[in-house]
Amino acid sequence: MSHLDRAVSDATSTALLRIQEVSAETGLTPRAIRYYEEIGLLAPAGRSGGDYRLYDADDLDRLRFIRGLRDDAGFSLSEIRQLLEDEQIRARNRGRFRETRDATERRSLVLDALDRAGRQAATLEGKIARLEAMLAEAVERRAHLAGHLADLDAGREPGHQRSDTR
Amino acid sequence: MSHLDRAVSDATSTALLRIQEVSAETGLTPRAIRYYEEIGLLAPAGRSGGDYRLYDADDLDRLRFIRGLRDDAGFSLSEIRQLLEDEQIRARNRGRFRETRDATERRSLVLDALDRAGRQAATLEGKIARLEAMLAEAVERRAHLAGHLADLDAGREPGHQRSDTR
DNA sequence: CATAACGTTTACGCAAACGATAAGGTTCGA
DNA sequence: TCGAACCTTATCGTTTGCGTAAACGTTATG
Repeated sequence: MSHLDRAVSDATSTALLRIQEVSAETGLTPRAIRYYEEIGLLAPAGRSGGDYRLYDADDLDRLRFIRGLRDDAGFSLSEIRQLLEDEQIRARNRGRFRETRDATERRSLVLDALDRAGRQAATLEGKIARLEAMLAEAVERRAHLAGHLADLDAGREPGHQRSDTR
Repeated sequence: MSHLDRAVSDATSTALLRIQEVSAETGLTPRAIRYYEEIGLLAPAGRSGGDYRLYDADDLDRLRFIRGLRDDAGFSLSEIRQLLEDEQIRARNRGRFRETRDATERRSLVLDALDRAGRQAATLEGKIARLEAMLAEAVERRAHLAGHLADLDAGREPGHQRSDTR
């Protein structure tokens, strides 16, 4: 073994981070990160000799994904776990698919995947539809107000429009 | 005829409902409805002689709106309260606007409303963007799988496609 | 090698959003 | 007028999603 043995093990920069660095990187608190592990949302890539949690780039992606779902989409952690588990089941099924030659099993695996994808899409579409309705209202209101403002600045009287625009 | 029959009192359909009927109508439990009142999300239209809560059509709309935001959009109740309060502030400001002739005050009222609408729109757009990205993935997956299935049913071999599609 | 900075597990605490009784009053048809 | 079904307030319990110490090991640095 050479004196360079602590160099990067391969070209893909396997930089393992400790929990506080991960915290800074993802915007999640260490407590939250440990909690997510506790409820099975992720497992750190490894542990140090002193049992420190060590995270790799994939873990960071996963945590950022979780945070996005939580903050931006408003999913509960159990919903997020469902999504992540679905993802894993898909991965496993792909593996099983490649390992079998049986046409019937292959078909059922694909059908299962189709079902999952379909239901996920429906769920998301429902959420999106609701949000877009609200957005449309906000945008319309903004446009209406902008017109109003222009009227004011032009010294016009803004009471003559029959549009109530709620 | 049972005592459950609620005769319509007059032509303007002032049908006031009691909490359990509202529950059936909105899908919210009586406990949740009372809780929403407790934290200031709505006030029932009135009370009966025996202090029963009585709800009108507007209350139902409001409750359905709340449920939509909670379930579909994943908003917290405090966020929902913000949205509802914003709505009321807008209503009040419209009143103030009509009551004043002062151009400066009018301008500031419109600017305030514009600001609110803009920030609301931005919030919603962020959520929608995140959800649409996820939806796009699900849809793409579904299409890929459907093609796969067609291959299988046609007896073709589905290993020659170089598209990995994650 | 001392020590500060960081990590570990364990455990209790807390706000949000209700669910589940309890103890009692109201409505209304029979 | 009576009882079943409904309502009221009040209180306690539960789950989720972490915050916050306590008591103790690990790592990096002068």
